[in-house]
Amino acid sequence: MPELPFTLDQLRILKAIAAQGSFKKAADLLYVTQPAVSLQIQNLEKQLEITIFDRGGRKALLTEAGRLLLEYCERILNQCDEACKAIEDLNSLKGGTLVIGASQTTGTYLMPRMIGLFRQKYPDVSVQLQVHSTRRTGWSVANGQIDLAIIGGQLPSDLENLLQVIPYATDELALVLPTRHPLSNKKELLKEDLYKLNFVTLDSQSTTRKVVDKLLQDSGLDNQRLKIEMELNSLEAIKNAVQSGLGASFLPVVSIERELAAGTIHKAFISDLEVKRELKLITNPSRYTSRASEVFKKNILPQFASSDSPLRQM
Amino acid sequence: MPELPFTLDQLRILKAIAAQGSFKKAADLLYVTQPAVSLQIQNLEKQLEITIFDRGGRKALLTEAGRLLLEYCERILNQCDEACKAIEDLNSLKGGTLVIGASQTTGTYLMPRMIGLFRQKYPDVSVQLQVHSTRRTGWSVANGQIDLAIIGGQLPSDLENLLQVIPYATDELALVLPTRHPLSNKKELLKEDLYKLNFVTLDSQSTTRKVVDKLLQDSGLDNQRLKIEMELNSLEAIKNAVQSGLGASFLPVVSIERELAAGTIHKAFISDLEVKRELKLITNPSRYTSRASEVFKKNILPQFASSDSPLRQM
DNA sequence: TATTTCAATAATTTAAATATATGGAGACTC
DNA sequence: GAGTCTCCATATATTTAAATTATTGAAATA
Repeated sequence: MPELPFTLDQLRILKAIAAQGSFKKAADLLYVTQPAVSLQIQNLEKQLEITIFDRGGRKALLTEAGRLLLEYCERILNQCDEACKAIEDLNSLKGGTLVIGASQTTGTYLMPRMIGLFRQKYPDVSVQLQVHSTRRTGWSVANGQIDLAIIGGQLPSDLENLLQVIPYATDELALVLPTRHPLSNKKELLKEDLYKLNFVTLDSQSTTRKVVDKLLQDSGLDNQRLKIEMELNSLEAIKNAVQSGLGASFLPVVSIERELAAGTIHKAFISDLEVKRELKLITNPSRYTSRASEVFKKNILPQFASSDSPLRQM
Repeated sequence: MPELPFTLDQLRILKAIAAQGSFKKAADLLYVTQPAVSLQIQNLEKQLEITIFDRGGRKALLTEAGRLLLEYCERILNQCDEACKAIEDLNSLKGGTLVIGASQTTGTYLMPRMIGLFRQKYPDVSVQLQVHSTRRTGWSVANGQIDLAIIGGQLPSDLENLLQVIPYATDELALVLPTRHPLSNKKELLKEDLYKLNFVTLDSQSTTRKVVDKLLQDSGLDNQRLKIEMELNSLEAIKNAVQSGLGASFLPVVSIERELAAGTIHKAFISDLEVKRELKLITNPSRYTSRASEVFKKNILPQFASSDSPLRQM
């Protein structure tokens, strides 16, 4: 790796002299003394083995080599200025990219609204949303590919204590039925009633599916006795299946707001069962936090967080 | 004028770390100690108010701001390298421009050959030939627009002692006649014979014309008695006029070599008159001398100089 | 000729960058 | 899981570089 034969300060001085036509004026412009200017130019000339200025005449004139160097000098200094501007923009959130991770559910129904709000406030920061499994999202946060993420499942334990996990909101997984289903008339169901239903579920790899299975099991139900009509890998597909009368399902309430309002799907109430999961914000405390990420966490997330989330207090 | 928030050394270090993925390896690469690298990056981060590297993981990873800065960093360092190369080329005569001044005569008949020789040796140095009057050429040398020049006339006295004037060669101004002219049969002419001729001359502003007039006058001739058939402003035009039998003229021998060889023009010999002028090299000793100019003066000019020129001894 | 201006030089001070030495945190080994 | 290794941060000391003040010399101005 070659030594650098000049410094930016020298180039700055060169430019100033060329512009002012005088060592002294350049010195005044740069708020240094004249000898400092003289010495720096002498060093520059020594190191490059060229003569840069013609000191003979009334004003300091550039030699051919000097003109050549000045050309590069201006380009280099311009690049430097540009770099500074770009960095400033990044600091003032006028640039940069925020990478957010999310699960299927939050990524589809929650994040778009949050991102919309963020982009409204900081239109110059581009936002990238990566929808992946809980596990993969966790790893991406761990190695810095994702700035922050909201997950609804359980992280592998090794990641759990590597990352900062903040409770963010409670996501109710509602039992939904076709509107014409016999049980949709009953005001309250009991968990025993679940055995009477045909279920349309997410595939067994899905985090949401695992969460639901675990919650049902924990509440004393026998998952083996639950009838699974079909497994689909998309919430939208399940919603359509339920609306078409193909079966029941546990779905995040955030995903069925529109359908409930339109009355095309029925949300049942089970008096002796609550299927809820914690949505959690995960970040990597041992990694650099971008300004955009900070702002998102401090200003945007709390507006969507449940009242008991620590995010509200921050 | 804004302060520069970083130095080239810092950028060099940044680049090295990014490439090596490690502070230590970067330090080794740059032949400095590891703390030096750490401190410089810390300074850089402080001054730009950003975090550049994520030191958490196994290897030092760039943050978003770091990546942004690196982009500019590489561009800036590339420009620096380019600048160095350009300067080196200039130093080793692989670039640059040599500006040569000349009068009509030398510019037309002498310089092309010299420049040809120079370009053969240094094909990467471009040469610019400026043909102007002696006076204008002198001023251009004085203020540095021309590196060196060869003139055949007399400089204004103020320029004379400002510039370095080196006798270069003697240029004979030969009396030329149409081949069918009655006097072209005589072996020798006397200056009295000039009164019998019709002359085709350069215009009276021309340096060569002035020189000839002065020499004739100094030799005792009465210029008023010389018949001037026409005045033209180009040597080539005069040559054609003479060849066409329109009259006689004094022309530099270098300009009629071809015609003499072809026998299309006659050079007369005047036994009691020598019309010769000194060609002089002029340079500006108080100005920067480019390497190209040096080489031209030391290596090219002597090959064309007369044996008694100081250039031969240099 | 005297005066002013500009750049170079010398000597000193100040500041900055580097090196040496050391400590702590995480990763790899056995 | 204790020991070792590696890597980066920090503290102090040293060296190096750059700036300042003061002075000189040269050229331009009056």
